[in-house]
Amino acid sequence: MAKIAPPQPVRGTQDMLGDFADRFSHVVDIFDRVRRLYGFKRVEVPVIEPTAVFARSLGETTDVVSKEMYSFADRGGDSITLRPEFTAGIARAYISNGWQQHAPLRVATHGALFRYERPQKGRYRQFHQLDAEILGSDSPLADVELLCFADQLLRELGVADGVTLQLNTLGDAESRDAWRGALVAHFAAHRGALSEDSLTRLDKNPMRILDSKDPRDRPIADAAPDIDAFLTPQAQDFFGAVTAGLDAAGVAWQRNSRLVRGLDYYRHTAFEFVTDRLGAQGTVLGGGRYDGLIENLGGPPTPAVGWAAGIERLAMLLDAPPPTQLDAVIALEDDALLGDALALLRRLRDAGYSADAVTSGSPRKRFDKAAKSGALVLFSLGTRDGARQFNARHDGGERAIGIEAAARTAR
RNA sequence: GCGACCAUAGCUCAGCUGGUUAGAGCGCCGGUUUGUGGUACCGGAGGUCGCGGGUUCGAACCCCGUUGGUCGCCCCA
Repeated sequence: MAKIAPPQPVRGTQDMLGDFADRFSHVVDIFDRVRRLYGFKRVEVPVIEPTAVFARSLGETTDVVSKEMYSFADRGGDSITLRPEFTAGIARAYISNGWQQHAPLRVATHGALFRYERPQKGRYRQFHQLDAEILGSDSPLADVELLCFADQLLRELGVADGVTLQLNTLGDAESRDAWRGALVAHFAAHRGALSEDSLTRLDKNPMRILDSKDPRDRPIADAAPDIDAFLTPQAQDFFGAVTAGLDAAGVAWQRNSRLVRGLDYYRHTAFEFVTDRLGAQGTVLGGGRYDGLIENLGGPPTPAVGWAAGIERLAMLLDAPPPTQLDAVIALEDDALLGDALALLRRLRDAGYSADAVTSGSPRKRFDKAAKSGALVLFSLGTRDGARQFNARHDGGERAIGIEAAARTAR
């Protein structure tokens, strides 16, 4: 019989088991706990949206929209897209459900996102993010709260040491447009010296030239005008209030006037928490203010701020979590006593202890296997000289004594 | 989308300038230490050398293609 070729996983997807899966869920657990401390409500939005939701909010010319989306026509002929990010879908939900009645609304979510990219370290086609948004607040305090939340999350995950907060402002629409105009003029004047990549950026996303890594671009980018000269007084005040708030709250930050965002909807505050421990994908958490987005999508004018963080990237930074400790293990040395073993397992688990039994392999090796499991208490269940033998071995610790007691009292 | 490197047992890997039946450790299965014992020892199963083609008397090894992985570019969290 011909053996069929086993299916391969879709490129850029990953199966997780054991250590990495534990780290992944640890990140999510901590996020869920910290999010409550800041009063963020859990929100769930669909994995699929009409393509227009993303095309109109992220910007038609961005790479994400123009070449990285998983879009398809459904059976009714509508263009549907697997979400490449959270913000646009949450903005859409805000409009669809009239959530302005709850403004200012603090929401948090996490889940899978999809981008058709070349996989590499910290970058997958199906990847996962944490996400936090405050919708309907134009206060710089909202930005500060969100950054405090992010900062505490990273501290509680134990990764804050290698990570720095880089902060910039893109100004309000007026400031941003003026600055953008000046940048285009500056770069156009040096067109001949720019890298090929930057020449296409000049048309599509000129601000992106600022953080180019190409050595040919660096001198030109470094000589480019700063946003500061173009900030309106209101934009300046806003940024000042954000930085003052961070200082008061004790959140360390660095001004990076070259930090820009790839998506079109950002205004005012832009930030990234960056590490050098992840190679090329060094941004672990990033976001900013997107005051114009909801109105762009046809909703009421609504100021908003948010961030997202890569769960895989955070999980990679985590120290290896301690192996999950099994409370009790049973070495079943005589199959005739299987019923006793099953009853004992049930008693232990009912009492709140994790338990497992070794019931396969040569009878003599079951004890060794059980011993290797590292459980706090090792029960052996066998028959010797026709009599049932039941023993417990443990290190005498408090929990171990409780486990043994639970096994014996319930008999 | 572009570039570099990689693909051998369930896992981690070795395999010389191309040369008999492709190896190790771990894991798995069985056995010995006739035993209250996390030890040690013996044995066994398990491989179309990612896939397809080519060169050669002969290919895991060289060439081409393909798929996947890794790391950069790009993009982004």
